[in-house]
Amino acid sequence: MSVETKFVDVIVPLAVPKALTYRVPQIFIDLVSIGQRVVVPLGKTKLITGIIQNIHHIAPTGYIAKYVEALLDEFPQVHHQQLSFWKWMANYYHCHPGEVLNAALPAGLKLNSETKFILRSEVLDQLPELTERESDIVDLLRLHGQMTHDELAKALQLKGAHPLLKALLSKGVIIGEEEIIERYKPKTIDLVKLGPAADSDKKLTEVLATLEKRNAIKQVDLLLHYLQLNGHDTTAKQEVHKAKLLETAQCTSAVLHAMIDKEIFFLEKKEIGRLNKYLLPQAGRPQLSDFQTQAVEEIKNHWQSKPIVLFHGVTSSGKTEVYSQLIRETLDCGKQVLFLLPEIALTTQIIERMRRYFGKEVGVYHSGHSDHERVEVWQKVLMDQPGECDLIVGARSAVFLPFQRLGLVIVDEEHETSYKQQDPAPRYQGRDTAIYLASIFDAKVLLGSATPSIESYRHAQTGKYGLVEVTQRFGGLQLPAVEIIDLRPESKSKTLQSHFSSYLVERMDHNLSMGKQIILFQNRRGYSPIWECHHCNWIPQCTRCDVSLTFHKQSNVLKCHYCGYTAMPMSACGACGSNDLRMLGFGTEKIEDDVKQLFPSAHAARMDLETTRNKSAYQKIIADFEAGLTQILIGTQMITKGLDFDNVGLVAVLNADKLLSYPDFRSMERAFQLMMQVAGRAGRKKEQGHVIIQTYAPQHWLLDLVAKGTYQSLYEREINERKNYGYPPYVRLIKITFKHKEESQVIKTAQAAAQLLQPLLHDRLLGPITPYIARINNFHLQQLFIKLDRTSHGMQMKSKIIEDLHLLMLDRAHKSVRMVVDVDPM
DNA sequence: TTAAACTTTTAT
DNA sequence: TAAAAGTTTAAC
Repeated sequence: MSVETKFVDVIVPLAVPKALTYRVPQIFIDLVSIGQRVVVPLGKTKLITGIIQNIHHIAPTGYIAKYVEALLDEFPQVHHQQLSFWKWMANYYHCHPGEVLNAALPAGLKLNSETKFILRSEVLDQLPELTERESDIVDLLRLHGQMTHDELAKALQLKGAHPLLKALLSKGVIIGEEEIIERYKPKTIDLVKLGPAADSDKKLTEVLATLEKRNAIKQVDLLLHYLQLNGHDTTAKQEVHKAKLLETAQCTSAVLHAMIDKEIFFLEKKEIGRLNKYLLPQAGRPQLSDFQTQAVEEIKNHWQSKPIVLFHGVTSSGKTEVYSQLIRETLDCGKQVLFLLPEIALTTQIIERMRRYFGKEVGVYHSGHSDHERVEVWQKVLMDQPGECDLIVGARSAVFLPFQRLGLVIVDEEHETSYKQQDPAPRYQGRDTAIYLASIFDAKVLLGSATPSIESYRHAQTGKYGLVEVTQRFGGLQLPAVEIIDLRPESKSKTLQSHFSSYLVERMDHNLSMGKQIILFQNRRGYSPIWECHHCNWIPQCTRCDVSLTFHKQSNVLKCHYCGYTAMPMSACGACGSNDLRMLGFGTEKIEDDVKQLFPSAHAARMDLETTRNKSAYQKIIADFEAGLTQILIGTQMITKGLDFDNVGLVAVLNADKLLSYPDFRSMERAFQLMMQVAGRAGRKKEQGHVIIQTYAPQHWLLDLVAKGTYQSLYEREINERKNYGYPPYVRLIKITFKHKEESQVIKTAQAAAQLLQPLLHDRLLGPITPYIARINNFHLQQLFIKLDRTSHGMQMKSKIIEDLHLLMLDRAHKSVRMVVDVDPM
């Protein structure tokens, strides 16, 4: 045994600026290693789980290190590659290591301590003076032994019992005990086995005879069914599941338990994985077309010299098959593959395809799965048995999985803004972090998109990334014909039927009569249904945020999308008292109503946040549309992601205008991407699809580009703008947001910050700006935008600026103003 | 994040 | 003047 003193630096899942140092007790000295989870005391009362980041012999100065309380793992839960990835992320996105830890570990691996209160036996005979409530607690604890705060509060029907517990603690009647709760439990099933009363043929015969004599029909029946299931053998190794047995014997568990009491049976728990239920019948991967084979070859060629390749393929060019081929080849080399998708694309078809192609090799990791399932995928990757979970299909959080031999990272739909985490910290970009992750492993990266982000395409243009472009749709399919429809004439002559031009109605009619399906797209942004007073134009506002409340028909409430505040729809105007309130704007609900009026015989379904709150509802809408049960699908952004339908003849964007007027330097890029994605849903098999875009601004240059489908022109236009006005990819953008309850205070602080940075940045500083939504949850907001070089000098500047700002915030003049740093905001 | 320590407001 | 409510700070 060693006699040295060891210290460990532990990352705790809190917003503390660095790892905390603890002393390792002798018993753990030879057991600790980097990446293990430990329980450590924090503050005066808490125990908390953290991860060992570092082991050393240097006693800290200035304080006395506390001892590690417990060592949870025999083996590390993360490898050094993950730790260095975390470190990079905390540094690049300017957040605390604990915040990265929080994002990285599935909740099941993070242990929470919860105080359990118990009575002190020493004082039970001579309790001090207690109030009525206090003695209620003592009674409850006598009954239950130990209880948490929440359990006590619930039992007493109180909102909080803290003052009472505090009093009892100080009177010495109770003590609090910290207990670490492990939340992940492996799933088990009960197996039924023969007990000592029936474990031989002879005993079995006797038992049967006895039961028959007693006329225990049910029990005899159960025993016979059991024997049938396990193959008529007392020693049979065939497993009999309790649920299965009860079901086949049509019998209740009471009968079984009676027999367990007689020792005829006993139960045994067996651990089973949760992932097997996803196994699908295997299917061979389809033969690649010439174009696809060529793309695979080109990609691999680029990889000889450049680790990152951008794969620009029009919608329906068969990207998935190209991915599959490259995945297969990487897996065959004994490497792992990470396949990232935007979250909303993950509930659907592409996963099923991957499961059919790769079976047990696939692990799916995203928020749609229960946390238990996520822990199982994590453990599978950690244990690293070749052939199991070597291919991870997941959302951005999958970058944190404990890979060790990553060979390929694919980021599909790489332009998607949903790769960026908005809140809470770390505000990381899934695509960008995946690229860094790949560099740790020397892995190849493939970015795929039909409409690449300007940033990625620029890298491809400058030669930093390899570029492979496929302009052919799979099977020689034609690109859809796009038509721009001017809404103004019909609007002027008041012949517009709700939001449907007569041309659109006519084409919808035509498609329906041909047995074709239709997709109607309505951008959510700016088209939420709101109430407005017809007299004075008053609109109900959120009391905590500077936004209008939106009307939700299904639940009949007015709701704030920012803070969740809800109010009942009012019958009178809040300003003038008029009763003439009308619905303004049109959400998908309104469109659904209109469609039912215009096409009463067609089946329409609506897909948006409201109707797809649970997974099965979402899948039913998709399945019904695929099966042709619905002819018209109305939806927001989510219908554009990762869905392929065979029979869609017409896709319509009901109003493109809000897309074109959004005040953001990326608005044109996004509008183009969105409309191209929507358009890509049209046309399959042999026929050309048809896309109608309705607008009040038909002359807009972007619509012209969408109609022509020319990404190149968009890129050239945009890249020039970015260069002229100094936006990404030419600079690295940092957004600083200040928040405070008092508007005057937040303005004062933002101005002080701007003044501080002005001499350093000059025209590379924008703001203070009052954001479009100036108040959220009663916090007033002010923003600064900082533009830095995309060089190491820029990175140094970034650190210095943020350091300076943190110093400024320590000043009494800015106390209680909160500052949020967002690197590469989207 | 959490809870103790500290400060300010409110009710008696 | 004490209790309640709100705010700040440190955590190894």
